[in-house]
Amino acid sequence: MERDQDNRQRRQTTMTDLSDSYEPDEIEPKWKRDWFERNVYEYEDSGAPDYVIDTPPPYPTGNFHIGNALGWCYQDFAARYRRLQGFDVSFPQGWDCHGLPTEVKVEEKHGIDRTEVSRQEFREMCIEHTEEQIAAMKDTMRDLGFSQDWTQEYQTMDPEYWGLTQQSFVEMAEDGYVYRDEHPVNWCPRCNTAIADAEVENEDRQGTLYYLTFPGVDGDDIEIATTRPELLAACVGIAVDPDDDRYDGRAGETFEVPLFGQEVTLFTDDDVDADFGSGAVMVCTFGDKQDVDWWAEHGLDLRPVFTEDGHLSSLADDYAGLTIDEAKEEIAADLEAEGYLLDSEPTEQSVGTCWRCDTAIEILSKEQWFIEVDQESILEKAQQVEWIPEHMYTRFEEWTESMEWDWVISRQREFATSIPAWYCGECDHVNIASVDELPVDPTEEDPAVGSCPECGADDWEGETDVMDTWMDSSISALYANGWPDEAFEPTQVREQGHDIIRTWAFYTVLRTDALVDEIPWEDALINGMVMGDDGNKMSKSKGNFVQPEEVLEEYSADAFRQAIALGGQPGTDVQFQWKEVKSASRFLTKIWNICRFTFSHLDEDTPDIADPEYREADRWILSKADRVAASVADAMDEYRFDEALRTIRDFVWHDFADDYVELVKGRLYDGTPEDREAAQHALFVTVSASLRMLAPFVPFVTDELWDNLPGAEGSVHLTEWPELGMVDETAEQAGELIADVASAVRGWKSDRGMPLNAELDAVEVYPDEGLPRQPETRDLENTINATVTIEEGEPPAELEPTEIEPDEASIGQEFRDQTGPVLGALEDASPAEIQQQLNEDGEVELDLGNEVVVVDADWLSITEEYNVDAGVDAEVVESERAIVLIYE
RNA sequence: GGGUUGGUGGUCUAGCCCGGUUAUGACACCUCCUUCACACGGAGGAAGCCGGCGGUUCAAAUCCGCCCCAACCCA
Repeated sequence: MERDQDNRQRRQTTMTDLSDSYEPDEIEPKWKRDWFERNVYEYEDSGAPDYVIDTPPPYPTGNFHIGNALGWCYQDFAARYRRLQGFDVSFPQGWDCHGLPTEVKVEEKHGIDRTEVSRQEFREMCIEHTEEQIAAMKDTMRDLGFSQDWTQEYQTMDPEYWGLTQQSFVEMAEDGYVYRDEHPVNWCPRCNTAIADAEVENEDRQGTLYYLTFPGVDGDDIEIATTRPELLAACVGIAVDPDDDRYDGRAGETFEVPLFGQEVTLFTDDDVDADFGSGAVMVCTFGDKQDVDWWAEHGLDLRPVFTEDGHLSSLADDYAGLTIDEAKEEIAADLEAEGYLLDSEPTEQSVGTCWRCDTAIEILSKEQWFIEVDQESILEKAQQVEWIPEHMYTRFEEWTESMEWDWVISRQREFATSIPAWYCGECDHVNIASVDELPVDPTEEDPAVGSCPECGADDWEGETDVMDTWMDSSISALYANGWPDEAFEPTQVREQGHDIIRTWAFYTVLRTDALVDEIPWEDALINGMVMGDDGNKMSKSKGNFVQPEEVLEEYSADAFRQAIALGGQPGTDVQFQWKEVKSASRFLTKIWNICRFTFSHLDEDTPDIADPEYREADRWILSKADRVAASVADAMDEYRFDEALRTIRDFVWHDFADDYVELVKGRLYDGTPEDREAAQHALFVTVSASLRMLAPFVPFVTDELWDNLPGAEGSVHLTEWPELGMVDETAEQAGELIADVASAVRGWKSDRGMPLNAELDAVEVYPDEGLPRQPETRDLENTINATVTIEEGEPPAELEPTEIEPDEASIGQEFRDQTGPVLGALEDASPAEIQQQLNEDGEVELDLGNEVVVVDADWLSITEEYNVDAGVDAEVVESERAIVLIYE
């Protein structure tokens, strides 16, 4: 008792200043500031291998949503883990600034149209707006504890960056990837710009299918079906299936297009769907991509009837100037009035729409800049990338193989990287900038070349088209690794959602291949989508929409991060669940309390204890911690964050807190100095290792605890992954036996409503076969409050075989199709009988009815249970590893 | 229409690649326990035809085929 007092006194003096309760609201902002001010995560070249993350620069919407948070959590887990593994981690953060949504927002905000101010002025407004958006998102990122190196922050709207975008364009032009041509492109009439295939989405919409008569010029009329009468003026042919009997021998006949009068010819093509409508389809320039194919293949005329802003052109005669929708209505009405309309019916149709504004796109033939898509070369590179999960490569492959057109990179917008080219006013020569004059805005400056190399004129007109923003973002991997100043090495990882494989991933592979003939990243870690708590896609109208800020408000970043990690393995969709956040939050309280207890028993000298006299329990927990560190590292290497975190949590909570800490309490409070020191040292080592393993997932709480861990210095995030070198099989067996007995006695007391520290007269332990016969018992004695004897002989109770457990793998291999009957016979036989046979003959004969088989002793294991001897005044408890006799 | 992924106690999830324990854990639920880090704790309990049907095998949640359902991607 006196010693107890002493120890408590001692605790008072060495007690650290960990507060009684875990308060994330105080801890998290504090460390957030600290990391930022000290640039804790700044990349430094120490000579160790690099781990470079090609962080996808997000679009500055101003809102860092939960889906973003998922991706950044994964990146941050990886970044923090690799730092602990000794890599020089580079985790930059960029912003993909250019683009249409910002232009639209700025127009709204200032109440202007972009054409009302100069390009320069408009761009300034966009930049200002973008900076505000970035600031908001950055706040959320920091609140969530992401460890980007903010000294490497970049914005694609900085001239320093977009100058490189231009350089990448120039280099690709020099290598022949870039060309300018008139070609059909997807055109968004609302945004007034060309867009790439990847930016077109297909939507099912309700339309009307019109059946029209085209009068034959020299023969019979023909009936065609179309959903788009407004395209009649653009009609340049009629196609039918060559196998369609209805049109046998009619190919080559000429017909007159109703209302517009141009004559078109009937031709056959395999791609016509004879079952649709009348089986005859009008070919227009252009209704859809199919039209483009037929137009090119059959050498048809070009009759562009739509204007860039979605109206009908002068080719449409009386209908010129109408919008597409107006024209559809009027033309349909006139067709009916003139007797050309035979019938109409509602129909489902798939319409290509602009992914930014949802407007139906048109196909226009325009002079545009293109980048050649070399499918084979891109796939060859993509195959060298490790896709996680693997099947995400399939998506990439399918998309790549389905590419029909080259990549249109020119956009008719303002807030974007200029295409660095000029046209000669005299001879139309196109001059592309040279690398040393970049960055350049060709609408503001003339080319360095001076006069036109073709005709000597001095009359340049700058290209007003700008580049697709993917041109900016698809060099992020190159940028992250120092291109063009340094020879490019692939970055280690790109993390992104599977929804942008066909864009971001695709363009990045394409560009890295074209520019440096390399893969952009070694690993492509693809995340799923975040679903709402009810399993549905998050949407504001469904009421299942959650913002990261709300989770921080109610719980903490450390809890949120765990919930994300445990939501599922990377690649699968993650259902956001409040209950997961809640249980994560409990774990934080638990680890806090574990440390509060542990630290109170440690002091500044603990880490320096030389040659601690470890007891078995100490060696057991240290050995276990060692193995856990190794298996967690394996999981982290494979980006299995769920498995990694589960493993650590389980170890910390159950092995360490429930079992080990309980076992050593006696020694800590009431042990010899040597015994106490050994326990203190083991506590220190285990907590230290645990905090480091947890650090990637819960960076705030671990840094706070690390800061209070005696003898620990600096940030936990700048330490090393634990490698204890303490694996010790014997100690593990003994430790597990002791923990097992302790937990059995605890359970027994609990069942009887006894306090867990209730005193017992004595406990006798009979370990199972093969377990150490001489484990140390003093920790156990303290824990269960009884004297413990490990007995070597048979317990004073009758042993009865109760169950025969056959080794099915061996018996199956031996008996093949007789396995069923053999197992059945074993089950039917009495365990005592089998036991007897084994004792006498070393094998078991079984009568299967039609034959007798012999089962080897090795194939069987017999479970025996003790019956208390009437003469023994003890309770018998069977634990997993021992028979325990309890004397009250 | 084509492709991909998934379907495991009430809910979410691990295990499946590499077939053979009593199918993992969390949350919720029930019972008991305030014992000197923690009741945001501890001890225990109930709860599963592993989507359906076939096949392979001595043996299938696991491998194969078909079907149903869901999500996503592409036509």
